[in-house]
Amino acid sequence: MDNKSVTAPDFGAPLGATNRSLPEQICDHIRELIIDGTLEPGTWLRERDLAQRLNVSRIPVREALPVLEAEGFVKMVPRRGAMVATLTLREAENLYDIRESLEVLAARLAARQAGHSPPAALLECLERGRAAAEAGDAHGLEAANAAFHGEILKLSDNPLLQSIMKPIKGRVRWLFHLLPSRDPHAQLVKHQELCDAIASGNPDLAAAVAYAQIVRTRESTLGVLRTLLPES
Amino acid sequence: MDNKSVTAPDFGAPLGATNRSLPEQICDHIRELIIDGTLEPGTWLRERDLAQRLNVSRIPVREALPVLEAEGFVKMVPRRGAMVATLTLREAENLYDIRESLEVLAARLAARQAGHSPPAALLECLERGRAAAEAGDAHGLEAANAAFHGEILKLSDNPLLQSIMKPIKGRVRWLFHLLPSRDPHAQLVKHQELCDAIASGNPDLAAAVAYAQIVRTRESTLGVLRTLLPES
DNA sequence: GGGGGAACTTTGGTATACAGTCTGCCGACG
DNA sequence: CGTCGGCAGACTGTATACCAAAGTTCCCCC
Repeated sequence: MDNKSVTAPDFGAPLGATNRSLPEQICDHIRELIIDGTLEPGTWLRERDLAQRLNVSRIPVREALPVLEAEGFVKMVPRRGAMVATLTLREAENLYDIRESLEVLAARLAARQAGHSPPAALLECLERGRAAAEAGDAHGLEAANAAFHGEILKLSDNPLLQSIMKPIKGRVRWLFHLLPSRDPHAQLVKHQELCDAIASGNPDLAAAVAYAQIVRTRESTLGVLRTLLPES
Repeated sequence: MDNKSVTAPDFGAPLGATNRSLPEQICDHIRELIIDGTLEPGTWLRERDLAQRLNVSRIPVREALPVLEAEGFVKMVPRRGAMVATLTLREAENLYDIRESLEVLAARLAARQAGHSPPAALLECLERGRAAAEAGDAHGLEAANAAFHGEILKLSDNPLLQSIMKPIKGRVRWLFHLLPSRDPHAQLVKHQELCDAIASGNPDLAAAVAYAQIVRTRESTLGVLRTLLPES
């Protein structure tokens, strides 16, 4: 595994697209279709159908579906197959309970680490978000926001936390896609605030800011969702 | 039938017929072998080998291994297969960071629910643990403790939290199997304390008690592990 | 009109085959 | 003596074909 080269040159992109396994690609593809609403809740996902459509065999599909179930996007019924899951109000509340714990933890750990290395990547995401917001690029803003939270996670330096948060973030995106688009400016202000708290290197402060922000969006978000989602 | 492998760990009975799905059984089986140390870190798990040993085909094995990877028991290397993961001190610390968040959340939610229905199941687990401890039945005590935490989770009434905690609990068990056996009486006292706090119906109290307990065991546990595990 | 059952559909699981790729070894060449 | 190149083996990744069990649908017969 040692890199014998004295100077470690930039080897460029890590062969991204071609290297990813088929099940992984299938999984990502279907997940996006679910999140953006193309596949509506209740839709049956049949292995042979998917395999044919995606031009692969059943095996990779069979491996992708359980992953999506573990992430909560799909519900598998024994001997019936997989159905696109239905988000309920109860689940949205459960999701917020988890976020109130884990995103606060992420902010706390990130602040702890930020003392050693100032979070330049965070500022960069913030800047990208600002640019996208001014350009009215909703998609770009969402990407920048996702990158921002991803950077916090990366900064927290806890791979286990990252792996747990991955499906959570997917479900949060799914939820937000149901909502009318939110105020870009308010999001930027919030992220700026959180970024500052983390950069301060004070874990308790960062945690408090993160907590306050999630509680605040929880109230407004669930208020809207109450009119959109089934109770349970 | 011919097993030429030089080192051949005992894989036990060949998967009795139950109603649970084959991948699930395989997953549980291998997980137990890893947790109890039969399969040592670094061991290669080859699909064909496992399939032959467990008397199933490759497909269910292929579906079980990614689950074990997601749970952190196994590391999959592309085109090489799966290797039993190595617990590191870093990972143990990461695990405790997560537990400090999520088990506290579980206790808080359980206390919130306990107001409506008194946690009889918790008391019953406690009693079972006490009986096992007096009988000197270490295995029974561990089962009772696991059941106790399972009941808290069930009480918290958040399926998402339960699904997240499942792999965490597995890893905690793995960790504890590396340690010299702990004082049964101290465990019982701790659980009694937590049970009381939850039964009080005061979420903040339950959370505080849970937090204090985890921090306390964190210190002692990591202290021992520092002498047993590789740094990272 | 309702009940029973046959045909169809779909997953769960098995067996087999083949290509790509990683490893390890061995031998040749500088 | 060391290093490079190639060869062989091993193992996964994926495809294909097949069978059994179970659920669904729908039609026929009472």
